[in-house]
Amino acid sequence: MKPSTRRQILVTSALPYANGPLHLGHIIEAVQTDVWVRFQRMRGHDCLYVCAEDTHGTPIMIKAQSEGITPEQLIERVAREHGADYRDFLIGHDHFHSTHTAENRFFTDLLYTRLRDGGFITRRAVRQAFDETAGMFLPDRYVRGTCPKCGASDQYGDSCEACGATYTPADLIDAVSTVSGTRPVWRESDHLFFALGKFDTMLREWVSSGTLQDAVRAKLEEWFATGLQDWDISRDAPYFGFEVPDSPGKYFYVWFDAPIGYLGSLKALCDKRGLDVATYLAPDSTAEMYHFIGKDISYFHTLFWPAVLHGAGFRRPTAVFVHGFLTINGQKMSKSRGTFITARRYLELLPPEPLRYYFAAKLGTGIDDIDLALEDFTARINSDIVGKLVNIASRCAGFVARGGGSLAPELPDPSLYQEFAGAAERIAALYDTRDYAQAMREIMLLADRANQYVDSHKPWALAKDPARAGEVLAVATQGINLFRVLMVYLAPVLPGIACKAAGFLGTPLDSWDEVRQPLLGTPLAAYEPLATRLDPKLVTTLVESATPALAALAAPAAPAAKAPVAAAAKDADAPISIDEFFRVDLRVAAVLEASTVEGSDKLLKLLLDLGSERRTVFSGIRSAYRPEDLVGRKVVMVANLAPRKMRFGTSEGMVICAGDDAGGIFLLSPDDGAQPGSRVS
RNA sequence: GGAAAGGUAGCUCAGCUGGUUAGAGCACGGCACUCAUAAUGCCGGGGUCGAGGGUUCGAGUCCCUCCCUUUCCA
Repeated sequence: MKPSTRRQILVTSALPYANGPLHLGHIIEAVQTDVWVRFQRMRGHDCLYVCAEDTHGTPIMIKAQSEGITPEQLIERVAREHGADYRDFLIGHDHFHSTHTAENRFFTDLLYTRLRDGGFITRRAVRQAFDETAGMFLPDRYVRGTCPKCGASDQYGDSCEACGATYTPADLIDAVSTVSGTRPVWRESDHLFFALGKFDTMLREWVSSGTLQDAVRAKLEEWFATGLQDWDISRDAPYFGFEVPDSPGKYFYVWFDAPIGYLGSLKALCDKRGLDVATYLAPDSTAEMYHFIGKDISYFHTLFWPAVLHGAGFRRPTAVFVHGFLTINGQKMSKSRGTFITARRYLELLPPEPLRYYFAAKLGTGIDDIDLALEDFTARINSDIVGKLVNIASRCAGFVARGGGSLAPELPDPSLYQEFAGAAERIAALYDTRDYAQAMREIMLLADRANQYVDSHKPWALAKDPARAGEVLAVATQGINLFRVLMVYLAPVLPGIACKAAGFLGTPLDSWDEVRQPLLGTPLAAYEPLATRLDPKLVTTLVESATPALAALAAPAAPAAKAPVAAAAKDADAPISIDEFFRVDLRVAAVLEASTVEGSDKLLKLLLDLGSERRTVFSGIRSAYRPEDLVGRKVVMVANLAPRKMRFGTSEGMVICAGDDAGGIFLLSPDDGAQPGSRVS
C-alpha cells in the first residue's frame, strides 16, 4: 500500500462500567470493533484501538461499600476480570486503560477549564433528594416510591415501569432511599452545567456532514427539534470521581469523564509508544476517529461528546458507529429470564471464535437488535465453519501429503482463482462499511464454489490411477489456494483459526494483498483440525434456566426458604413451650447487597447487616423479588440456623417469608424504627 | 403519550432507486459420492412477503389505516 493512501485511524469501543461482569452484549460490540480494526490493519492502515474501564460514580461507591472494600480495590479487581474476558475473546486492544488515572484526570481538567474559560459552563442550584442517614445526595434511581400517576408501588425515581410516566424523585409518593432505607429530604446544591445549546448550529452541521447512520440521524433531528438542554456535569461529595478543580466538594459526573477516558487511554498508549497525541486530537487532525457504541448511549456520543471536544478546542469524531442490542433466542437479555450470559460463562463452555463468526454473520450497518438464536448458532457454525470452510483444507491436505507434501508449481484453473482473488475489493468494501453480514454471505458463497470445484474434479477417483498423480496434486493445490483466499478474508473475524491456517500453509495471512498471488510449490505442514463442531448440548447450557440439571441443583435451596411454612402447617396443633420458641434466634437484618446466583434460577445471594456482623444468605426468592429491589430494605432472618454449604457458597442463615399454596413468596419486614440486629420475639 | 426500527419459507436472514415464475443458509425428503472432523455435490417439497384499503399497465418494494414485536424520550 502506498504511503499516501495509508490512513491514520483511532478506534474505540464503549467503556465497560466497573460494577459488574461483561456480558455478551459487551462482547458483540467489542467483536464488531475488533473485526473492523483487524481489517483496517490488514489493509495496511495505521489503526489504533483503545478502550478503558469506566470507574466513577455512585454505583461504584455503593458497591465497594457493600463489599467492605475501597472503590479503588473494586475497580482494580473488575478491570482485571474485564481485561481477561476481552483477551479471551481475542479482542486486540492496543491499550486498555482506566478512567481513574492521571491521564484521564489530565484531560478531564483540561477540557473542563477550557470549556469554562470559553464560557460554556454555567452554575445553578439544583434541588435533589438527600439521604441524611447516609449523608449523601441520591441519584434518581436510588430513590424508590409510589408512582404519582398510576399508583404503582416501588418504582424508580425517574420513571414508572408500570405506566411509563416520567417524573422526578420529588414527585414520588412515599419516597425512600435505597441506600439507607430512610425517607430522603430535599436539599439544594449548586451544580455545574455544560451549555449544550450553544453548540446547536455546530452539531447540526456535524450531523449533516458526518457519516452517521440514517436511523441515528433521524433520532438526532428529533432531539434538535425538542431543543438541546444544558447538561448537569457535577455531583456533590461524597462521590467517587475527580474533584472539580475550582469547586471543592464538587465532583465531575461519571458521564463527563467517561468518554474522556478514550483520550486518557490514547495518551497512555502514545506515551508507551512514543507517539504524539496531537496527531489524533488536534482540531485540524487528518487522522480519523471512530467510536463504536450501543444505541442506548448515542445521546452522549453524538451530542455531548462532539460538543465538549469542539468547545475545548479538540477535533470531533469522524463518525460514531451505533449498533443494536443483543437478544438471546429473541428475548431481551435478562437475569430473571436466565438469558443473561456473561462473557466468562460463555468462555467456560465454548471457544470464542464461533461466537465472533456468528456475530459477524449478523452484524449489518443498522441499529437493529441482533439475535443470538442458540440453535441457529450451532447449525451455522457447524455448517459454515466446519462443514464448508475448514473442510476445504481438510479434504485437500491429504492429497498434497500423499503427493509429496508440497503444492504443485502451478494452478490448473487460474481463472477460478482470479474469481476468488477478484472478490477482494468487494469484500473489503463490505468490511469497511461494517456490513459484515453481507461479507460473510459472499465469503460462504465462495466456500461453496470451492467445495463444488473439488467435487467436480474428483481427486479421489483420479488417485486410483498412479499415472494421474500430477492431476490429483493440481486439484488439491487449487483447493488449498481457494481456501487460503477465504482464510485471508475471514482473518479479521477468525484471527486464531487464521493463525493456525497460516502455520499449516507456511505463509502469513496478515495482509489483504496476500490473495494477489497464489501459493505454489511450497511445502505444507501436517494438517491439524482448524475448528471443531459445537456440541448443541453445551450451547443450550448457556441459558441456565432452560437446563433441568441446573434447575435441579438449585432445587434443594427452595424448600429451605419455605420450611417454616411447611413445618407450621404440619405441626400447627402440637403446642411448643416458650423456651422452644426462643431457641430460634430471629433478628432484623438490612439487605446490603443482593444479586442473582449464576447457575440457579431460584436463588438470590444476599449480604445482610445484622448490626454487629454481616452474613451471606442464599434465599430461594428469585421468582418473587428482583435483587435491586431488595437492597436497603429490612427483613427478618433466622440468625442461629446452622450454616449450610451449598453449591454456590455457604448460607449463614435464612430469611423468613410467608408463602401460599399458589407459590407466592412474601418477605416479612419490620415496621420503621427497627434496627439491624434487633431481636424478634 | 411522542418517536424510531422491524414484522418475507419450520428457524436465522437477503431482497438497491416498484417490473418477468419472491431468494440464501440451516432444517426436511430423494439421489450421488466416499478425499474430508458422517463432511461434500445434485435434485426436490415448502411462503396469499403482519392485516385491510389505495396509487400504478404492474407493489414484498410507494401512500393511508390498523395489529404485533423491540427500542429511545437526555
